[in-house]
Amino acid sequence: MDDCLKILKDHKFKITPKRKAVIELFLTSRKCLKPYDVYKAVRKRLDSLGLPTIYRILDEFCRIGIIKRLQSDDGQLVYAFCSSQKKHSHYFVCLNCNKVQEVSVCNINGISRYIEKNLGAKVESHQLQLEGICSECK
Amino acid sequence: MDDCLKILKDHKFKITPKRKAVIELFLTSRKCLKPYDVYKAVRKRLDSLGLPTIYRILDEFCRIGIIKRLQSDDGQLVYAFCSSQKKHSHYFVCLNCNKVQEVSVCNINGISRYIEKNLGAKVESHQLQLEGICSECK
DNA sequence: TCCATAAATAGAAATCATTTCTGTTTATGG
DNA sequence: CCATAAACAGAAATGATTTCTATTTATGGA
Ligand SMILES: [Mn+2]
Ligand SMILES: [Mn+2]
Ligand SMILES: [Zn+2]
Ligand SMILES: [Zn+2]
Repeated sequence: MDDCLKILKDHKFKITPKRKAVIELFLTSRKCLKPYDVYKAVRKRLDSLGLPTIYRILDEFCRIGIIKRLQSDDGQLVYAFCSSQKKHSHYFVCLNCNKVQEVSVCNINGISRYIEKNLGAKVESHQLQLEGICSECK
Repeated sequence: MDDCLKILKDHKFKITPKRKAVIELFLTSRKCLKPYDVYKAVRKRLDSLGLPTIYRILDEFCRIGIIKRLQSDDGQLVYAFCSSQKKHSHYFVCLNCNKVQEVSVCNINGISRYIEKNLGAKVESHQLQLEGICSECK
């Protein structure tokens, strides 16, 4: 939590109850959440809350690297907590419970080299999302 | 083209001018396209065309593996031609011209093994999207 | 070749996620 | 404290996507 608040301060964002509640939610749930999921969960804890606020906060958090936007099958916005701000990211998403786990190893260099050699292109970033069933759901 | 028509037949879909035009477009452009892009392009060749038809065709083609849905930065639906129907896919998308090139090599097994060993999870599929600048745009 | 029939389609309308706008409230540095 | 810009709620607008319905069309079998 303190790490996240530091990121906010570093980017001159104010520490507000809404922002803290959103961080808290991502820290505790560790799942990928849609804006409305976040809205429903955060609204319980606060007296008033607007959905546009959630959209704005999620977008801000995404820009400063507190959360990360994931791929979703239905095209809706989906976010998950993200501990590192890299040009690349690997997530494992449980198809059953939606839990998201970050994967630190990266062996994409081989593929990148292949592309740069065979397609003559310059690879600047990549995103890998793996899906399956997590240990608890098995 | 014939390959695609065969896929349609195999799935008991009728061969219609709209469907052929959409296939034609993906085969010739080789780019990732949004539904409205497809609509604009196909409408030129045909006397009448509804946007819902495009959405439906894109969804159908996606289900039977003629095209593939990609990640898009703005959350809109984006599709690209797809020659193989695998549980996994690797695309290289040019950030400048939007051209999409399929990448055949796969070294994700290492990451999958890592996940299965360290997270105790079962990996069922993955999607890797690499972005950069293609040879022509460099 | 012709027909019956289910599939495909156009166009209008509805839906719904997301964004914009505006007036009010709030966090924070000084 | 206070001034001030940032953050916010709530209403409204937007725009992508989906649904609905009446009409057209592709196609397997006569
Ligand atoms: Mn990587
Ligand atoms: Mn692979
Ligand atoms: Zn799970
Ligand atoms: Zn290019």
